[in-house]
Amino acid sequence: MDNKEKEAASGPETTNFIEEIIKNDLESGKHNRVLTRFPPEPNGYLHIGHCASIVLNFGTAQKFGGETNLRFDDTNPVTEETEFVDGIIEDVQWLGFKPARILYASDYFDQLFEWAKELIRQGKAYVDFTSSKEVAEQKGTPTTPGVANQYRDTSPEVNLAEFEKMKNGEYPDGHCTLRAKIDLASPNMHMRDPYLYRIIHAHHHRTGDKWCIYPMYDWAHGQSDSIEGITHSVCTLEFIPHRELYDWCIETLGIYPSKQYEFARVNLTYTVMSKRKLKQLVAENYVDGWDDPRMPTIAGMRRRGFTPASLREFVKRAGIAKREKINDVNLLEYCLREDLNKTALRRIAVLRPLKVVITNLPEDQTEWMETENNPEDPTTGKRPLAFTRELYIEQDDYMETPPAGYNRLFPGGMTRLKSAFIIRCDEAVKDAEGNVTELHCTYFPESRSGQDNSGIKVKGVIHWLSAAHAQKAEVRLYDRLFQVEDPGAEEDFKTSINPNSLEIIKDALVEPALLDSNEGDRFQFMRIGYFCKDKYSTHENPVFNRTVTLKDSWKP
RNA sequence: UGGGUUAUGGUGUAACGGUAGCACAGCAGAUUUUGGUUCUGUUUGUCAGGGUUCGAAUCCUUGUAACCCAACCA
Repeated sequence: MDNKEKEAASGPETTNFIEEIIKNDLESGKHNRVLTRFPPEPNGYLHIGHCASIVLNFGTAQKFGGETNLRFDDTNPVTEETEFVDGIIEDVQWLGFKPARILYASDYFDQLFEWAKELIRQGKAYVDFTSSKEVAEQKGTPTTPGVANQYRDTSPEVNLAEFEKMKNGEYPDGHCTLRAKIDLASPNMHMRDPYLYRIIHAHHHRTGDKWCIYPMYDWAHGQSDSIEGITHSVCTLEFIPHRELYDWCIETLGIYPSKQYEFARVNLTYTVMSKRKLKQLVAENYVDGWDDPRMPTIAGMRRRGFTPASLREFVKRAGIAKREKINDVNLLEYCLREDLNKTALRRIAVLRPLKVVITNLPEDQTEWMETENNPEDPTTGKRPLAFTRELYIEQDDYMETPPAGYNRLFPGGMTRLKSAFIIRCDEAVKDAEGNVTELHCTYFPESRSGQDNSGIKVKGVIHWLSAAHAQKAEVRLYDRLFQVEDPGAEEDFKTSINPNSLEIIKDALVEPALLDSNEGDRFQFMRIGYFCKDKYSTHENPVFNRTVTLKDSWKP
């Protein structure tokens, strides 16, 4: 099979510099296996940016026959919670990936503590009682070297004893820290005697009250990778300056040399991705929680109606590289529609109903029609539709004075009702204010869908519902949460929030088949968009979230 | 103004000294009982200057711009 056939079979073959590195490592014999890890901190929910990291780590390992650990970077007990651990595990699985192991950095606290003592014995770490403010000053600036303080030359024996006291809870929070003794003049600020341990008397979600000292990221991450035998440790660009320290810890300890590689995080237009900002949106009630359908969180997108496949495809197409970027949300929506078009069952909903009376159809007559559940997938079969004297159509599908090219109903105009008959609009009934309240139309019995011998040609096709059969439903129309492409770049991102990001339609009408659906079920409402049944649905009041509109190329 | 990283159409991403390609978006058309889908066609690009070379997005050089680093966060 040549390249072209391969592409036709499984989509475009994506490759990136990380895969390139792995491929070379395998070919050169540097590694004979691939083990990656996805290392979230359990202090918030995962978002589409994490999705890129998940797909990169799990997908790439899979591609090379390797595996991936899910490891929680839980070294800061004051911000981390089990609620987030559970949410993250659920999100990873929902995306379609299975961790080889579920691990925690806190699993390694004992080992990390031993290694810290090892460092002290080597004279490469010391307990520092200087205040954080003073330490910051002593570190100097990027252009001026730092200066040592009196604790830098404390003997290993004393340091060992003090470190033990720290661990035993003899000092209050912030009283002292353990610092690596590296290079106060390094141009890399992270090498100027970085903090290794701090005192935090707080309950940890896994280790409880066992510890009152907790390792910093730099002391925990690389060693955790090493302990697990991670071959390729992939993280985002901002960790590039940490790499030197990552390597220093591993080399100094003489342990398995995991290697760190960095890629640019995925950003999306018209949304924010920083955990801090997302948290703020939730805390200040701009949205309905972490899983609000407008949030770029995995939970939010799931509730909105996104499919795991569409998210994976988006990340694949967005690509992996080393430059900062903002991906066009259009690409995400393209991937979504592509998947949903193939899989979502078609249903009829009328969001803003306009009554139509078929004047030449007797009240007691019901014509049964048949319509496809999904024209893209004939195996989904067909379903019946009742055609009766009183119908509802979309208000948008009638215009008193239509512009050129308008294909739908207008006085004297003819249109086909999808899967049913062609009708002609004879009269628009108006109320005292002049609003159109109902349409009187004539149907043409010979134009029955599938066996049309009426000879009438119409361009427009609209959706409709039998008034006697339609059911009430609530429909929530979501739009982008922000009005500018890069709200994160604004002085205050909240000023660019879209005030119309949610419109609730309480009295939409839907076909009866929709009442049997379950939470999370996805549908295409014909000619409108894709919708997903929301968690707030009850049998009496089903709620549907608009996932994304259909593309609409109609221009007057 | 110390160190690090990055510059390819509107957006994102390929091209590894040899025809600047792909996707999304845009535009135009065909098909269509969803103004959807599908299918055609098409506009737009190598950060700038100099150099090496038969040939440079790619190598050298000088600039420019953007981002990251001075948390007891990760």
